[in-house]
Amino acid sequence: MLSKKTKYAIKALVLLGKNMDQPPMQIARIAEDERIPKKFLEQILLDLRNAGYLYSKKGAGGGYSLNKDPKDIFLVDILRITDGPIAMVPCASLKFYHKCDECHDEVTCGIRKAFIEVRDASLKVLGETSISDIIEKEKTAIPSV
Amino acid sequence: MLSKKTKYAIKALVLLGKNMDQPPMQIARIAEDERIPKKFLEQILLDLRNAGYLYSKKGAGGGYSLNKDPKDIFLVDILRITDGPIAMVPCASLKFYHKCDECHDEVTCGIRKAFIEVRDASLKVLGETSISDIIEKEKTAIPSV
DNA sequence: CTAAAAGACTACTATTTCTATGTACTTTAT
DNA sequence: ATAAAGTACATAGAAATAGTAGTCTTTTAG
Repeated sequence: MLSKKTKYAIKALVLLGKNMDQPPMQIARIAEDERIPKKFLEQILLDLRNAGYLYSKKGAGGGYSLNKDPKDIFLVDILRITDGPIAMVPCASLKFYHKCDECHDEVTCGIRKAFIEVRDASLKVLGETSISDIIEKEKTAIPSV
Repeated sequence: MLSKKTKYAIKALVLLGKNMDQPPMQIARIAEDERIPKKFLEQILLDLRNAGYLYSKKGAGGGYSLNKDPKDIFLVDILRITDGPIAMVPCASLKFYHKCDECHDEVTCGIRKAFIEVRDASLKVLGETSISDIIEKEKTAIPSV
């Protein structure tokens, strides 16, 4: 399961992505619109800003806006900032690799091999889906046959 | 990330799968072989037994053994017993569905749609990989080119 | 030049989940 | 009868998650 932090991060990015042309949006506004605790959101936006995905402006009339094209912000990037590894076992992680404590022999470990396949499957979708794609998906409701 | 519980569960199942022909194996033995805290493993094996995947026998000469063909025990089954949902958001879960608190409209939610795709990708691998497959994978080490 | 708006930063607290352990009980083989 | 093993339930400790509070800094408007 995603942490709430990550879910909130995605929500904020999607909202900002829909407002690309507008002036920066305030934390308070984002928090209200997306029903996210304001002070918690504050931290999250900071992380995204420090990672280069958001631009922020202080003072009156300030706020947050996207610092990249929503087509260039992928789910995998966000998840790695806010949740860390994509893989389900540390030894199968690309960016957050570390050995499993109890492992006898990582090289032959069948569990590891299986979860590398799982990782690659998730990674494919997460790495191909951008904020822009998510915005597009919102436009088409699930068809009621 | 998988919980340790799930990782231990898979390890135990793989070990028991390798010993299909032998008499039941004791918790203490499994714990030692796989470096799993014994009392913790006890609970885990119980869960797997109650879910029908293991057979247990009390008393002297007792222990645990697989109750199914290792070809018929899939990772997805184990994960659902010990970790619960496969999906990364509750609203995208098949077996553990529930609405996201903060969600405005689930039907159009683009985040949900994206994570349904992620779920399906993971599910494909997890649903196709059996304990038997994992045992097979152990036999072939990663080739050293 | 001051006040207000807004984000930045640091620290703390609360809650939940995960991991593990302890104690007592039941079943079974010898 | 006794010892070997699993069963059941309760609890504790640790770690991660979620959220809050307070103070500082920057910027704009008047």
